[in-house]
Parts: sequence; C-alpha cells; structure tokens
Amino acid sequence: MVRTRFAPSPTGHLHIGGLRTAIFNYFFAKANNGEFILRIEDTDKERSKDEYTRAILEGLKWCSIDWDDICYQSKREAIYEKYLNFLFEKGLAYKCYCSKERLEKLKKEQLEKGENPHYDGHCRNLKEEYSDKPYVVRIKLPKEDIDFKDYVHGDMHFSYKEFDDFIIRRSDGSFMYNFTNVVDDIECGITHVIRGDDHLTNTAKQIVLYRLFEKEPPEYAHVPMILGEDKTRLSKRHGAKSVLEYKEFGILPDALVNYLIRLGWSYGDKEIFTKDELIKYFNLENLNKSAAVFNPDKLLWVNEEYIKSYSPKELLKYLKDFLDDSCKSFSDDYLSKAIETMQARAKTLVELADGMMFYCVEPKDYEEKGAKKYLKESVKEPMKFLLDKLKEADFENEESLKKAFEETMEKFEIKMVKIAQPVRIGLTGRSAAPGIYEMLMILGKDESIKRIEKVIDAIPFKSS
RNA sequence: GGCCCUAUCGUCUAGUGGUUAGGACGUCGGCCUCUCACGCCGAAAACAGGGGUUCGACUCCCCUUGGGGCUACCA
Repeated sequence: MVRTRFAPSPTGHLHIGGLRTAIFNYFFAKANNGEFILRIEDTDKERSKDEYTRAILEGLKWCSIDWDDICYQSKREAIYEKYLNFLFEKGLAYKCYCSKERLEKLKKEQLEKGENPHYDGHCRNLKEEYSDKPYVVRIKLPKEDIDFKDYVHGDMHFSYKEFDDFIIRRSDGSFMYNFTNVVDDIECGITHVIRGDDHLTNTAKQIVLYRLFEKEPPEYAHVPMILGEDKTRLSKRHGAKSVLEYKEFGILPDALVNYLIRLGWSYGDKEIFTKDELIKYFNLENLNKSAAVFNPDKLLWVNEEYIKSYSPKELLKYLKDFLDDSCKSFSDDYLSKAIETMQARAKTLVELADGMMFYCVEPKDYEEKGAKKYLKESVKEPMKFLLDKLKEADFENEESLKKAFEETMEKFEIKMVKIAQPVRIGLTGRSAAPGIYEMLMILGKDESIKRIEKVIDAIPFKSS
C-alpha cells in the first residue's frame, strides 16, 4: 500500500511551500488508495515550539488535508536508540570526541588549501572510550557512489567523495534530521517520499543510511520549489505568509489548494479541479521540473472562480467570520440571497462581506464622486415620481418593479441610468453595486422606500 | 569555491523530431449593460545564446549564460 508523509519541523508557521508539499503527498496517497501520515519533526529542541505545531495542524485542517496518522519525533527516542545500536554493533558508526574548535580549525585549513571541507576521520578508529568527554556519533561513510531514481528528475548520481562521516547524534544526545527521517520512514513503512528538491542532497545522505540499515529506500519525487516574484526563494519578505494569513485575507481553502497544486503540476489545460478530480487525476508523472514563481493574481482569480461556483449556503459558512455584527440578526435565507447578488463581484471573502453590508445596514453616507455625478437637481422630480410608483409596486415581482422604472423613463424622457444610479446610491451609498431590481426585491418594500426617500432629500447633493 | 537541480509569452503551463508553438492569469481593445462585476469576442506577448546529431529540431547531446538549492552538533 502507498504511504506518504508530510514531515514539517515546528520551527515556524505553515507556509505556502510546506502546504504544497503536504498537498502533493496527500493527493498522491489518496489517488492510490493509500495513507497519508503527518510527522512532526521536533528533534531540534532549540527551535521547535508547540505553538508552531498547533498552527501547522490548524492550517492543514483548514485546507481539509486530513492525516491518517500522526507522530512526534520527540517521543520516539527509544526507536532511534535501537537503530543506533544496530549501527554500533555492525561497526558502522562511532563516537567522535573532536571539539568544535578542532573542527572549525580543520575546516578553515581545508578551505585555505582549496579543498572541500570534510571531517578527517580523526576519531574513526579510536580504540578507547572516554566516559567524561562529550561526543557526537558519526557514521562510517562507505566508499560507494550513491545512485537513486527520482520521479521528477530521473536518475541521480552522487560521488561518495562529496560526503563525509556525517553526524547522526548530537553531543546533547538528540538525533539529527537525516537519521530520524530515515528511521521513521522505515518504521512507518513510507513508500513514497515527496518533498522539495532542496532535499536532493539530503536524499543522497539518507540513501547511505538505508544501506547501512540494510533497508530498501522508498521512491522519491523531488518537487520544484516555489519562488517569490523576484525569483528568489519564497520568504517573509515577499509579503507572505503563513497559510492562515490567506484565510484572514478571504481566500477559500479549496481555492488555495487548487492554486498550489497547479504550481508545479498540471493536467493538460485544466485549471480548476474539485477534490474528487484531484484524487482521480493527481500523479507524479505530470510534476514539473523547474521552480515556479508564486503569483498572487492568479490565486485571486482561482478564488474568484470558487466564489462564483459555490452555492450561497456553502459560501455563507465561510463568510460568517467576515460579516459585520449587524448582519447577525438576519436569517441565513436572507443572507444567501444577498450573497448570490455579490458572488460575481468579489475576489475574496473580505470583498464579498464588504460588498453586501448594505443589505444589513443602511448607508451612513453617500460616496462623494457618485453622488456628485448622479444626485442632481434634474432628477429630483423623476425620483419623486418613481417613488410614488414604487409605493404601488409589488416587490415580490420583478416585472412590477420594472414597470415603475419604465413609466418614469417614459414620462420624463430620460435613460435608465439617470434614475437607476440615484436609486443605487440611495440603497447602497455607492455607485457600484448589484442590479437594481434584485436589490429592491431583497431589501423589500419598506426598507427600499425608506432609503429612496432619504436619498431624494439629499438631492441636489452637496459635499460636506 | 565544490556538488546538484533547472531554463517555452511578464507569470503558471501544454508540447516528448515535422504544430500557424496551444491554454490560463495578468495587460490592452470590443460586445453586453441601470453602475460595478460576470459572461462573450479579439489583440499584443515565449522556445536564453552557441555548437553539434538529423532530411528536419522547442523537443536529443555538449558548452556558455541565467536562476535555484545543498555544502551545520537546522530541518
């Protein structure tokens, strides 16, 4: 069975790059009827924090990336100990008592000679043990080149000369990334490792460990990284962002997932995927090889597509966090109708919530520019006439409302825009809003009449 | 410095020896129209450069250049 994992270290919030890796692993597992494991790699006691672990879990949950199992490396010391003993017994690892000072000096000397800095094996064949001296554990690097196959990059080859007897356990007794990573992947039965291609060199080191453990390595897919607009590695200075910031910004989780999976992966010309489609179509073969630039504009477009495609009821669930308190007293049915008129007019939930505010609370003031342009003396009489007609109209019936407007236009020989805009400003305070009839029908007769009377009083508009 | 990865419109990408190099975002026009959007139609926009291989290269190979990564008692 296919088993994948996402293995973040809780040294920061879940960011876009991490989420994408999780998404790839999740959909690959689901596409193959497999399992997706979450592993918190918290072996770096200095930098790991519980709050980051919580944020990572929250981010994944928000995106509905559910894990079949979760484990924490900090609770698995005994297992690592077991694997370490195996290495000692086989004579494949050794204690190194070299001081940091000696190591630094060594590195400096090697650099000066134009050599690549490598540990010189000083303690490799040490006979005696010092119980009072701190030590790290190093592996004995075999003199064999390292080959592996990668789903996206093809055949990979590294010379053993590129590596040295690297450390697997620190002097404080904790274990290092490459070691725990391999042990856990073996223990969890991970079949496919999908991760950023910044790990390509680590993979070579990890393959060495698999050999020492006499285990078969999993299959690998090293996905290209995400870059910022200046084509450097995506980081905080590119304006973003932990995944949860996108939530606050009004991005729908499905939209974010959809956008991210298309960054480095494609399925012909298809842009929008449902979750079911992703489970059906996602594969490793269509992964791209080169790094991709993160494009906020396209994310916004995808989000817009999702907003348009959701039913108002679905959207309302996500929208509740963004709606003003004044909307709370309205029924879901009322709000749903309001949402429907705004769906094609918002790129984010923030915009959507803002744009439909007027359905819940009457405008405090009128947008200056629009009011100046449309609330002119010349429309005062037509507006009064329209108001009278609307008082007699049936607000449940669009045709009836239409008739009121048409009669007004006819009588005064004016165009629709001349009366529609003043009404729109009266209803919403703005010159850009949904269609007149739909707004009138949703607001209802009493509320509409009240707002129109108020705007007629404001004609001609005088800026304050 | 060493090693590794990588290179199609501004961006995301399709393309696997013979295509008018396709789609999407964005941009710019137009249509629709009560405003703003949506929608629809259209336009500009790319194979980094140089060598090979081949009857024929965006597609295969090499070099250059550009970009990225790794080179920790971080992950």
